[in-house]
Amino acid sequence: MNVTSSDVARLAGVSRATVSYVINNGPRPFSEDAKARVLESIRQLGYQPNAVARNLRLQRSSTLGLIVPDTHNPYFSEVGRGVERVAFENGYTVFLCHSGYKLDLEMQYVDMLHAQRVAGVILIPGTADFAPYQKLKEYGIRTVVIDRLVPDGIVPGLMADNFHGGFLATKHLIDLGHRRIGYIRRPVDLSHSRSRYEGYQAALTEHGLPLDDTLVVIGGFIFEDGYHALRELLALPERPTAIVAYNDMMAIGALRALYEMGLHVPGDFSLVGFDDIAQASYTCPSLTTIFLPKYEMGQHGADLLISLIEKRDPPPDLQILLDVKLIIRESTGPVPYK
Amino acid sequence: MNVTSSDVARLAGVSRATVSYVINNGPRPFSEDAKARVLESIRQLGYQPNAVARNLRLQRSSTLGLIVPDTHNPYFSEVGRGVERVAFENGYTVFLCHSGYKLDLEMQYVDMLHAQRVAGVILIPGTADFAPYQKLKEYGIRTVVIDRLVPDGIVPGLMADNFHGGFLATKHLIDLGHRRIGYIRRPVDLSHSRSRYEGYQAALTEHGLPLDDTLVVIGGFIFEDGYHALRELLALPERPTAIVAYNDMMAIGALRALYEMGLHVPGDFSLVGFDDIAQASYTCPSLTTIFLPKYEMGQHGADLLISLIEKRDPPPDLQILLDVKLIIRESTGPVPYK
DNA sequence: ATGAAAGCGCTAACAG
DNA sequence: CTGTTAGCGCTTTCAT
Repeated sequence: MNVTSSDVARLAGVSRATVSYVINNGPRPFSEDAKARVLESIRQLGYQPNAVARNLRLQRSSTLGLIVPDTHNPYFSEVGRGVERVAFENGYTVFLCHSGYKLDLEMQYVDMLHAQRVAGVILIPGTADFAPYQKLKEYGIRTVVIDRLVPDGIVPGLMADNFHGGFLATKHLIDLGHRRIGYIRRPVDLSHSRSRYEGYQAALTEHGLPLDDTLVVIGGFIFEDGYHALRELLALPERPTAIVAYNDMMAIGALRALYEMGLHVPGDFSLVGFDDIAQASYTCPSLTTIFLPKYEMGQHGADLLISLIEKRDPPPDLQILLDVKLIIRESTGPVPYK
Repeated sequence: MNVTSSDVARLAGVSRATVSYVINNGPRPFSEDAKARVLESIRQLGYQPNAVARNLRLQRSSTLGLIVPDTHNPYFSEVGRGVERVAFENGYTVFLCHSGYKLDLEMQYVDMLHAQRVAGVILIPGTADFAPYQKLKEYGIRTVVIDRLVPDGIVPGLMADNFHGGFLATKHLIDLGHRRIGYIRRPVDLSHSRSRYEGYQAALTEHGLPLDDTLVVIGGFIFEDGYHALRELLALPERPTAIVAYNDMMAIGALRALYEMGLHVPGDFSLVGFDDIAQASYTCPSLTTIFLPKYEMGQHGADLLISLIEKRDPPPDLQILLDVKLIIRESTGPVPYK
């Protein structure tokens, strides 16, 4: 059941060294004859090299760590899917870690991944604290951070062009004729959400519209948060006629508030949300979304990390931006999801 | 940067053996004095035991493998989240693997996990082939299968009570007064989808309704599949007035077909779908769903696997069923997701 | 109560 | 072209 390279060597009538060289196709030459006998023995015994022993010996490992806040949000599972895909294609296995937006869990997972001596880590921070990157750096673990701007290029980063997304969303609403456009923010602003907000502000300014703080309200993450946030906005003496929401879950929640006020979408009101729920634009066509390339970000992040690992260069001070897209479903015609 | 137990031993003025005994709190006794010096040295050096070396020496590992078809479907990420949570609480790290519903990838991942000498595997098969379980068994890897009935108890299994779900869904529609109730199936039936379908049949029979094959149509997995399937059903000379769909994505897609025919939900037509998309019942309130306890299944599965690993009993011939719930959103009032 | 040493399975330097 | 051997970092038996 637990067959080792010694078993293979014995059966093939060669030394364990030769087995190793055949398996790894070098770095030492070996005869065709030896190769054939080794391969045959491997087949017969169903031998599979022990990656644990291999990693110990090589002082490097073929595993990566992925730390995400919470895959209950499809955004993070999409990124993870992209990461795992590319990792697999390059012979790496990935450890999945859920930090639950909690700093202490992030730190615990960093320790755990260090204990496993992973070759690298992809981190989507759930807090604004830099301690996790610092610790990873101290441990000497190559790291790529997704979706957060990291100060001083401590580690390379990769994110969607959230500023452009905020700009596109707002410009879309302005082009529809809206002049009072609200914004529902995230409770604690991280760099990605700040960029979205700054894009919103930039679009308003560029079109000569005032920045009105009363139209900006702090929401949360989920449906109910959007509902309450929009109720707040609709209670204003001078209501907005449109909003941009930090994410689509809140935008969907906001629809319920509109319904209760007898307002119709589109017509009376318009909404744009950033695409956390991958399928939101399908299940909820009255919502316009800013599509974020989640899967691609995961792929790209893993790509970058693996190249950092394999060429031993020092991590470059990179901040890569990926394109976003505005997706309008309204135009395909309403669907009676009442 | 890479500090070992020798470094700790040297600094503490003890042997590596003592360091090990202190860290693991046994199995050999040690003096309070030695303990204090070791702990202090560990702190000073920032030492963290190398899990790779430990696993090699112990001939067992603290890692689990999780093989799922595709976390693009939130169903699987929810299960994974439950698995990882419980694993973490028990000191295990989990390797995430996406088989993409492909047998050859499942087999490759089984090999990869074996190479990593994982302590156990949680498998959600994406195909009807038993080869992956067989291989896991040959490798002597403890396995728990989720969502598939395994013949002859090759490995213990865990699933939602899909039969009951199919029954509940259908009974709900019958209670609403529907008499011609269609069903949209999955292309390749696995045990879980067969159970759903059998539950549907059982409910019809129990209420004295005929089983009409013309009302049963093969769909797919995603929105568009549901759309086309329902169009097919609506083209029948004697249309159904309600359907049960294998999953909620297809049910949501079906709504578009209804809209095109000018049919209203509820009233003209009713739908029930099994809950793949966790948030579907919120984003699409006109849909009634059968809630599947995905997160709990993951937790339960990991629990079971870890207990199999830790007490070395032979895997029992278990088939655990978890409760499902019928969730009706219509009653909370319509939301204008038109 | 503790230190020395063997060995988990692998790779690679050394010596033919 | 190939066999022998040391050693990766850890746990645990053996000896004291």
